[in-house]
This record gives sequence, C-alpha cells and structure tokens, in this order.
Amino acid sequence: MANIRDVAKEAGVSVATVSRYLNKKGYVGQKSAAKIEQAIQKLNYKPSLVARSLSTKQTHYIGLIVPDITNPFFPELARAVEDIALTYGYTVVLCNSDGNPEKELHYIDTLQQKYIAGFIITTSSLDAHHYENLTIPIVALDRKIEGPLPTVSSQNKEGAKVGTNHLIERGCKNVICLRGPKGVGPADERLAGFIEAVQDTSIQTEIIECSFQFDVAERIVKKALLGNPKIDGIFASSDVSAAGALKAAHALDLHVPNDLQIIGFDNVSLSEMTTPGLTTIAQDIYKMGAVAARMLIKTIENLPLEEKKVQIPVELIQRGTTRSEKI
Amino acid sequence: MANIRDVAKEAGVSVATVSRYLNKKGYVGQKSAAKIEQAIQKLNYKPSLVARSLSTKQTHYIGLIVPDITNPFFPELARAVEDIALTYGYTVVLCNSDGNPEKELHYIDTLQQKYIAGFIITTSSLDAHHYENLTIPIVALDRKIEGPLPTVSSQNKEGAKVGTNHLIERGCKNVICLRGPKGVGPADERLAGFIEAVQDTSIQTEIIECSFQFDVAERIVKKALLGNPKIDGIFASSDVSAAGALKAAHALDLHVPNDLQIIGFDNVSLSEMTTPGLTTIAQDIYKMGAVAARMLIKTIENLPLEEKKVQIPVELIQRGTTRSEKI
DNA sequence: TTGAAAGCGCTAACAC
DNA sequence: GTGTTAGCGCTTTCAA
Repeated sequence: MANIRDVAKEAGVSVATVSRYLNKKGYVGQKSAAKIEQAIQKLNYKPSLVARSLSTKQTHYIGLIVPDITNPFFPELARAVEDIALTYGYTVVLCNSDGNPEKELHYIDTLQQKYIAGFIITTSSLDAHHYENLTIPIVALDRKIEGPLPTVSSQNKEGAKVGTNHLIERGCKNVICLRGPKGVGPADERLAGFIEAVQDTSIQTEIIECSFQFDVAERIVKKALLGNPKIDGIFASSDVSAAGALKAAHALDLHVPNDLQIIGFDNVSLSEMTTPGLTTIAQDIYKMGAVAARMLIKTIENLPLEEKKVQIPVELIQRGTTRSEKI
Repeated sequence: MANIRDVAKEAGVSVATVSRYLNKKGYVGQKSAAKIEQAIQKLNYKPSLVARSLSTKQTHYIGLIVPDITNPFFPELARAVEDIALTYGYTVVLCNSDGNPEKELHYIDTLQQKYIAGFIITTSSLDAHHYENLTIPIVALDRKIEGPLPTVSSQNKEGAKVGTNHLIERGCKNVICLRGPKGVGPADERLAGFIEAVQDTSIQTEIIECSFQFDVAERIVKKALLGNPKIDGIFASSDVSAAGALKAAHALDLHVPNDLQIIGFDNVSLSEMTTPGLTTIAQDIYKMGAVAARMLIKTIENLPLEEKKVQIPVELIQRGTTRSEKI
C-alpha cells in the first residue's frame, strides 16, 4: 500500500502539501493539486485512517449500544442509524449490552481506547452521571436520561393513552395492562399513559409486569385469562408481548377481537404478520434512529443542535386485534 | 489521558519495558512488573489502541456484512457473531449491503483503510475473485463462495428434502415451492432439495420465485391459491415467506393445516409467533454465526483451521402448519 | 503557496 | 532483563 510519502514523491511535492490537498485545508496551488491527483490515481493511494486518527484523536466510528439486537425493535433502529452514518462517512459498531451495566461499561471503555467518536445509547443501565462524565458525545435513544444529554424518544405516554382509549371506546370493561419491565423508561411512561386513560372510568384493570419476550408474555397472559375469564381487553406495551397475548388467546380458543381485544405498541414488522394483524401504536422507529444518528454526528462535528430533546409522534394503526367500530 | 511514556516515567522504567509488560512479550522482571502495574493503576492508564494499530497494522474490528439487518434471520446471526467477538476481544462493525455490490465494495474499501481485521460476509453480490484478491481474512456465512474461502453454511438441500417429504408424507398432492431469489446460494440449494424430493413422485408442483419478504410472499401466494384451488401444500424457502403464505391462507379462509399445509425454513423466532406456529426446517442460526466468528478470528490470528468448509445440520421442527400425523 | 520537522502513542529490533 | 530508538502514516505548526 502506497503511503502519503510515496504520493508526495511521485507528485514532486511535500507530504504537507499532499495532506492539505487531501483535507482541503490551507492553500494548494493548481499545478500541485493536479500532480497530486495524478499521483493518487497512479498509486491507487488510500489514506490510512488509523494514522489519521492517531494524529487527530478522532475516528469515524460510532457505537450503537442496544440491549439485544435480537429484539425486533432494534434491527429497525440499527438500520436507520447505519444508513445515516453511512451517508456522513461513519460506520457503526454494534454492542449488545443485555441491559448489563458491566457489559455496557466494558464497551464504553474499550471503544474509547479506540477513539470512538460517539455513542448512541438505547439503554440506561448506568446512572446518568456515568454518561455525563464521559468526554465523548452521546445521545440517548428511546430512553430518557435526565440531564443535559441529547435525547430522542417517542410519545410513549400519549400513545398509551390513545391506545387504551381505543380499547375503551370499543367496549372493553376488564382490561389488563401488560407493562414492560419496571425502571425501563418507555415501559414506565406507557404505564403512566394507561393509568391516566383508565382513571375516572369504571373499567376494571389489572397491571402485570411482563418482559418484552414473546414466550413469557404468552405464558403470563394465558394464566391471567384463565384466572379471570371476564378480561376483554389487553393493552400490551410492545408488539412482541401483544403477539404473545394473541397466541395465548388462540390457545384458549378466544376469538380476537370479538371475545378479547388486544393492542400493541411499536409497529414492528411482526405486527402485520400475525393473524389477525396487531392493532398497535406505531412508533416511527426508522425516524427515531435517523434523528438520533444525525444529532450524534452533529455534536461530534461541533455543529449546533436545534433541539436537544426531540419527541417523535406516534400514531394508532388499526389492524385486526380490535373491533373496527366503536361501540 | 496518560500515555505509555507517563507510565514508564512513573514506574522508573523504559517504555519498551512497559510495552513488553502490556503485551506479555519478552522478559520483564518481577520488580519492574510490580512497579509498572502500580503506575498503571495510579494513572488509570489505558493503552491507545489506535496507536497500537498503527504499529501493528492490525485492529480488533471485524466487519459483518449482511444484506439487511431488518430481515429476521440476520439479527440472530449478528448476535452470535458479536458474542463470540466479544469473548475474543473483537468488536463488530455492522454493514448493510442491501445486496448492492457497490455498497459492499465501499465497505470493504473504507474498512480496509481502517485496518479492519477481517470480514464475515453473508452475501455474495461480488464475484468470488473479488474476495480472493483481498489480503485480509474473510469467511463466507450462509453463502457458498466457490474457491478456497472458509465457509459455513447449513444443509440447505438436505433440509429442503426433509421438509418436502414431510409435506408428501402428510398427503399433499399439489404443492407449490416458494423459492427464494435466483442466484442466492441457499435459495438455489433449497430449490434443488425440493426438486429432488418431488421427482419420481406423482405430486403436482409449481415453482414460484419469491423474495424473502412477508408482503410479497403474501401477495404471491394469495394469487396462486386463487388461481389453483387444488393446492394443498407450500414449501417456503424461508419462515418469513411461510408466514406470508399463512396469512394469505387465512385471508382466503383456508384452514391450516387441514386444507393447506405449510412448511418454512430457518426457525427464526417469528415461526413460533404465528398461529398456528410454523412447522419449519430449523437452522442453528446462532451456531452458524458463532462458528463463522471463531473461524474468522482463528484465521486472523494465524491459527490453523480444522475445516475450511463447515456445514451445520438442520432439523425439522413440527409446529402447527402441518398435520401431526402421517397419512 | 509550500516544505521541514515535530508530534500522535505504540511496537520491536537491536544493543547492552 | 532492560533501554534506545527508529519506525507506523498521518496532521500541523512554523518558517520560508
């Protein structure tokens, strides 16, 4: 591989001039530029990004920390982040934290040793001050971290209210809320929305904690349904749990939506694959990822951020797990 | 941030000794080691991996090129790769190629400028010789690339045969094969398996090309079913297309598995989320990713490979889209 | 507009 | 066992 010195020699100029040319910084004469360009072509020269990084102490890597890429929500996010990163010349490093603070810390540590440019964090196993003490840019995605960190999230509470009302309007009297894990921001917010929607009504409710996993949702819902046959509505705080609930209903020969109505949250692609398709509160997952990526890159490049806290709107998408008509 | 010179000074030794200590290479006396260790603690020293890379021309990054992380097969793969990478001290760079040769080439190019250690490639938009000309290690995953490249794949053909026979044994007389895109290795192999299973039988068959996308599978199958009401079996070459087929069947009020039996391929988590759950040919996706990652890391580290071409066994998993009993 | 040269922080050959 | 020192390939001051 040719290096900058080879190019300089070939072009008959100094390495400094080549460097300036490469970075479009400082003056480079017409003739020099032309000769350098030629030399680059001839030698098929590609700058060593590692050497550059050593000088500048900057890379074009961004770290994406997710709990588990296997959870259908995150691939769509990752896709968006990667797309945007690519257009700005960054590449993304994938980190599965499993919600484990040590793993997360490990990644943050070792990637900093590699001069990673910044992180997008979709999990907050660590305390806020951990992040604030870092010297490199971070944006929090789908997890509100209090403090000054830039943040992008969805209208979780609002969405949950809309979803719950949708159930109520369609005649549900006994609804269970499959809340996500305690302490997980969006899960807490969605629960809050559910509660707001349901208070001051005569609806019977039950709140059950349930991880965002299909099989545990299925199991829990089956048990709940068996325990209380009057249940006629389920507000699930993710599509995966909604799908689990749907499966449980089928196993018990309940007709959805006639006997039981279900609403999910997220609008991951799974939600149209079930039969019937899941009515759900759609997040614009791609947009969330894209916005977060742009915010991160801006702060890496010291550009001003219009907003530090952005909320992406949600929208109800009606499919087959709720009745088509209000009652 | 402290650097190696600071540590050397603090410990009263030379940088070379510190370097030897760090890399456990060459001799370092007991006392020196102790002093160095102390200095490292005191200064909270972390070596700059970038500087190290510039010297060694090696990083601990591995690139994972997938067509689209959003396709449910790949997150599981990515997860496995990442897990293994982590245990060996590597981190993974995620690249979505969209099956686009230019994008793939772009990644390969720019990541080489970053001294990436190797690639796992789950797509072969490029000609085999493209890869062979590269100087850095590559392993092909789920895509056979002819030539000397290390490769891990599934028993696609065998699996397809088993799956098709499963359908035949359960009485299917008119089966359509939803083959994946032409030219995609596993899709071609699965088709070959289907054909082998079906030849010399009196089964009526139809082969339809269909991308691995839910909605196109749904559309295609609906049309096929409408066009030929005698169809009683579908061999889908991925779970996603099987799910699409199932949805189409439901839309036409066909009972699965009584009127129509469906079998998928992959055993992604989606396959247990539909109702009924998909009977499918299970690949051990995690294992595929893990084996590929280990192979890559071995070749990066110049360790010998026991096998250059490994095939992971598949296994039929019966769920609800085929009849429980043979006929 | 250009070049010389001093870093960036580490590794490794070589000498002691 | 340990230290000196010349790279690795680039950026960036400073002087010309």
